[in-house]
Amino acid sequence: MRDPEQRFQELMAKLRARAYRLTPQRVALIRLLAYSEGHPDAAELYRRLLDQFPTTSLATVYKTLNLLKEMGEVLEIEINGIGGEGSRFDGNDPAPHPHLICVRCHRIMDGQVSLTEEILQTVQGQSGYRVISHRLDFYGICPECQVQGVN
Amino acid sequence: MRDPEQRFQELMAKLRARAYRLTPQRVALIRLLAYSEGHPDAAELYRRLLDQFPTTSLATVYKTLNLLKEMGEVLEIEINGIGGEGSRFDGNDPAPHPHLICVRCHRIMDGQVSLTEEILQTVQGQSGYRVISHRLDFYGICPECQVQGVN
DNA sequence: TCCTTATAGATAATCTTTTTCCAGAGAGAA
DNA sequence: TTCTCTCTGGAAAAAGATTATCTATAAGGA
Repeated sequence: MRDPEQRFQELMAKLRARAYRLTPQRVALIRLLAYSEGHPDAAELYRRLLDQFPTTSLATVYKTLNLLKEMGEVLEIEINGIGGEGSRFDGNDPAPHPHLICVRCHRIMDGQVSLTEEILQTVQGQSGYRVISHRLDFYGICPECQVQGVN
Repeated sequence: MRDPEQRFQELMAKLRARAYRLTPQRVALIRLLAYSEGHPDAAELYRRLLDQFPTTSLATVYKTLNLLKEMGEVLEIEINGIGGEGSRFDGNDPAPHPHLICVRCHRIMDGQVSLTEEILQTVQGQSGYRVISHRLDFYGICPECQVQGVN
């Protein structure tokens, strides 16, 4: 995990560089993303934002998230297939990295492995695709659920 | 790609083994899945099913897809993050395998590489998760879009 | 054939995300 | 500081995919 404050400043700088306005709501959301330990969904971010801006709307959250997604600074983790709920977001580390998703409690952890260059080359060679990005997610049972669970 | 007819028979056998009823609609949908070259979404399957059963409803398609998903016989490929549309489904090969998704035309190809056992072990060791399954998707530009594209 | 029960079909509901519209605020220029 | 231009926030409605509900029907075994 990188330094949250550093990540926050990095995001601020990138917004400034693109001449996006640094509204208080936006700054607060960016701070939330940079400092978030877990992988919050839009509703969670919205809830936390309400503490500071009681009149904020969920649309604002989505607008900023989409902005950051387009800039490649936020990863969207879709877990719709699992619990039926919406996406989670990772604003800590913009580089593609694997996630471990608990199919029971939906906790998400960052994985530390990365795909080998060999795999990337093989895939590009086989398919002819020019690969821009990727996602690697593992589904399983997290340690805590293993302890509780009836399997 | 495996033999579609063989895959179809395999799915039929598995449904029978679990005492699910083999309704004509279900059989037709399973045949569509087993024989589908691409990665259709629910609407596409529904459209094709209408040819044979003009009164079929989309709900029926989803019900059978969910049934097969629970049985682990259909993979759901979520591309919501890309085009905003719904999931695609892969009923040819139930084992996790990578997909190449074109971010321009949304074409999906099967990748042939697989994760090394070493990567799986590393991830499990690092996280403590008991990994059940995974998904590996590559995003990029497909060969055809590379030719056309302004980039 | 009969009986039990899972399933199809129609429709409404749900849920997340996006769109629309406009007032108001951000940021540079004077 | 003030002016001006435009981007952005907020509220509400809309969109779009998926699921739930309810009932008649059909599948499959006895």
